[in-house]
Amino acid sequence: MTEQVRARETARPRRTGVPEATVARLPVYLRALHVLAESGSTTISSEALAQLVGGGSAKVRKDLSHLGSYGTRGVGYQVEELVFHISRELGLTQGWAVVLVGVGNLGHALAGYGGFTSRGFRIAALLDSDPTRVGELIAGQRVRPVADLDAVVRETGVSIGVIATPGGSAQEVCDRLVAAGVTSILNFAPVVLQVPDGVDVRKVDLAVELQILSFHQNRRALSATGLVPAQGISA
Amino acid sequence: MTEQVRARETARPRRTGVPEATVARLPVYLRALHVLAESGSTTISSEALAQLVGGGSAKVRKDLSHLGSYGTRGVGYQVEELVFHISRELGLTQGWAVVLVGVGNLGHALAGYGGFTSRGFRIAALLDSDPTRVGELIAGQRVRPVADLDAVVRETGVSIGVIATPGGSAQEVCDRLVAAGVTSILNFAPVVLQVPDGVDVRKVDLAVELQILSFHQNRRALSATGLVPAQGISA
DNA sequence: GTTTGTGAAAGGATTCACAGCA
DNA sequence: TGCTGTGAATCCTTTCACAAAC
Repeated sequence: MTEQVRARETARPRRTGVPEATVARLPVYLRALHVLAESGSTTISSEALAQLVGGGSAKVRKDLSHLGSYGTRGVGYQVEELVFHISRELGLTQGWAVVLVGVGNLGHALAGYGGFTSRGFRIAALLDSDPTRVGELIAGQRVRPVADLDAVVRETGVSIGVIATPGGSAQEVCDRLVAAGVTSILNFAPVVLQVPDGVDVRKVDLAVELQILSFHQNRRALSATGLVPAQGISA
Repeated sequence: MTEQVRARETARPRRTGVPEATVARLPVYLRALHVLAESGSTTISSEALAQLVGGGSAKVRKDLSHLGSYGTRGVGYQVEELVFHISRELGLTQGWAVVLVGVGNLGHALAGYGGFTSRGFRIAALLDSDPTRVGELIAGQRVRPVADLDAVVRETGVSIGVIATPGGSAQEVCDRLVAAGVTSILNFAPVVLQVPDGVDVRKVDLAVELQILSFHQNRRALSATGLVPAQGISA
């Protein structure tokens, strides 16, 4: 193992860890860079990129510096080069297989969402517990019964599971995914999933975001009436 | 104005600002507390609540302390009381009117999502630019043309706009919302919106979360092969 | 002149640990 | 005894500011 690490380290100076806050922004940079590439731009400065994603240029530079030293002083960054390095850092070149459980409205939206496949994710299967939905054709995939979950995971080498079921069945689906060997789960159901150590869960809660917005809207309304001191707005 | 502040301040000791990280967790606490209330629990300790939402008890206590001192030492917190205080802090008692633009699959999912209405949001209107979708009945609401946007906002006192359109039309819809007077926007389209100062935008990007998951999955795969040092997993 | 890469400083958030109260 | 509320310490993130490189 030691020589493998050594070999990598001499090939390119690898940092041990990219900060979590940076990881969360890399996909945003990536999308902006894809747009730039399509529009024909070949280079971009940290200042211009910051403008596109909303933030400061110093933050952009520090973020990108965690991937390596891929900029040119006085010039900026090569768009294509950055796309490559960010994609690799995010593991998007791996072509992960994803299984999506629950094809209600949200599941439909996710299955048809170009952002998944265009970033190298391969939807290996769509599953649903509702027999009336099984067999339906969505985005070129036929919906299979959840009973197939185990088989699907083993057959297709799925590493990421997406849960878009109602809250009530999410934990059960999660348990089955974990039992089948899935170690990364993206959860859209409005529950906090309990998972064993070694399983990574991320949650997207549509209502949470609206409530955060409500907080700020409320603050603004209150400060307008003078009930609380005015606060800055993260516009 | 001064006496209003005074009156409020003596009624309950108001802190000037709740940290952003805390605000982001309040909706999560709120959901857990609603579940607890339904199951008949009347009190909950910070330790037990931490268990439910995933986190440490000290964090829970510090978060709740920003709302005021509503716990009882040796006992815990009153579930109903916490629900009330968190709801008020988040402005959920205001009954905000929300306008949803774009009723594709995602828009359908959002319109039918119970988490919105059950938290006090009122969907004032559904809008879509596609004439074939206008007139459709979704969750008891008839879809109206985007041309009505201005009228809808003015008539119904909308304060929050939700954008669930394709990326291409999101900025235009955003501009129209802002022009009509909307100051809070929840954006599901995969673009960074440009807004004037004083407008609050929050973004939910379905693909971003998947890419963050991919990063960790990739890290795990690499560390298994010894190419990079092992990293902890935020399970 | 322009723009990167990065130490240093500043600002937040989390965790620790315990005094204080029921 | 049990649990909250909170200063103090620690850790993480952002911002500043400037030397080095083009």
